[in-house]
Amino acid sequence: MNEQQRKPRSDGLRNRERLIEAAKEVLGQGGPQASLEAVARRAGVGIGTLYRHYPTREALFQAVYRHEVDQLIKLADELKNAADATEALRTWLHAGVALVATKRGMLGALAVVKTEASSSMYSELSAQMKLAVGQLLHRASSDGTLRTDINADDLLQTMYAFCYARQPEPGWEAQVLRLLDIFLDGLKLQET
Amino acid sequence: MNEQQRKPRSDGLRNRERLIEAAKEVLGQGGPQASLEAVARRAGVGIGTLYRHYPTREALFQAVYRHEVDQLIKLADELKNAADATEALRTWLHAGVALVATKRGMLGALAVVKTEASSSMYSELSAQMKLAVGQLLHRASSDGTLRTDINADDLLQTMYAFCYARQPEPGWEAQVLRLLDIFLDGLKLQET
DNA sequence: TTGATAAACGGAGGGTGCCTCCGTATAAAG
DNA sequence: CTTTATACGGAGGCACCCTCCGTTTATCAA
Repeated sequence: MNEQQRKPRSDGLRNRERLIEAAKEVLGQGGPQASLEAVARRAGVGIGTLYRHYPTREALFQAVYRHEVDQLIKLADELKNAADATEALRTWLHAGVALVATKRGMLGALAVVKTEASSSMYSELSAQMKLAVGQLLHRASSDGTLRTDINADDLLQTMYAFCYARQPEPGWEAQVLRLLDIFLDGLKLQET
Repeated sequence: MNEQQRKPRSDGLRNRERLIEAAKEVLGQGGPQASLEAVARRAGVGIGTLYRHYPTREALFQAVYRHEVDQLIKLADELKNAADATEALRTWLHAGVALVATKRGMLGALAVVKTEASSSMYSELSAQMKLAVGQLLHRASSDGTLRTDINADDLLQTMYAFCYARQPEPGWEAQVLRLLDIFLDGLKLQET
């Protein structure tokens, strides 16, 4: 039963990557009903290739979302040892807003379909996000530059709240970043 | 400048009606992205006719919604002189739930697009709903069978809350009616 | 009644997207 | 350099979107 497997083909892997990248852009802009053929075109692959790798729209959404969260986890890891812990936190949150910008398009679709597969994935990824921001927050508050009466959940909630409070207008992203910065300033302890 | 107008053609009026009726069914089932050609087919008219009367998907949605609310207003008027005021209120609220069932599919679309045209219509129709239920409520509470510490807004809010709390599952409508009935029972004053 | 004509009808047509299927190309293994 | 498991791409069939325009028909005036 131990069938020996070939190594996955390099072109296959490459195209998976390209599709995720293209989907992030196209779906981020055009919303959940954007054309999958446009995604394939942007990735420079045939439509058949897209469907082979991601048989359903939903599968593609999930892959994109998971990929984005992975990036954020990685980013948190890189920032773990940054000189300025508060600044690191700010950087990470800004990246988080960008994630929401991508996810924004997909959320509707996920909410409508609401497979138990998708919702379990959603909560799993949420937990990972919380851990990631928790690391950064802990360092920033334990070195005495940040208030200690706020936790990872509070921070993520705040970020989401800002994002969803002002979504429709174009330019909302910059606004949200501004508000988030102000909030972070409020978290800083004054060293008199 | 006082151009004399012909009377609107009877077939035109008839088809408008039919389209609304068909749209209510098709969109109520298939959600906001349902096929407009299916609507035209169901109404037994050509696709061109649909587009002439309702040039955009949004226009059709609005017309359906407005039509539904008009029905509710009319219903409230009919029930105004019913023997049992509380029962009349119950009947009306049940009809209201049916409206939400129709609207459900469209709400998403309206929320996404959010023209100021659509949102102003939305608030206008909300106000009308409030007036309608207000009539019925007033009569039921002033004849001493219902508590007086509840207003029209409370009642509509409650209805919406029940509807949106349990939407996705099939059979939700019956559940909501049951909960609503219980709530109404709670409003009744005991005549000891 | 009977034209005249404004109004409404319907569906063909051109464009796009969905998804499947399968002949062709190619990376990995021997 | 073969062999062969994998992956590729796009044609094809279907549905939908929306527009355009030749045809039909309801209204009105004579």
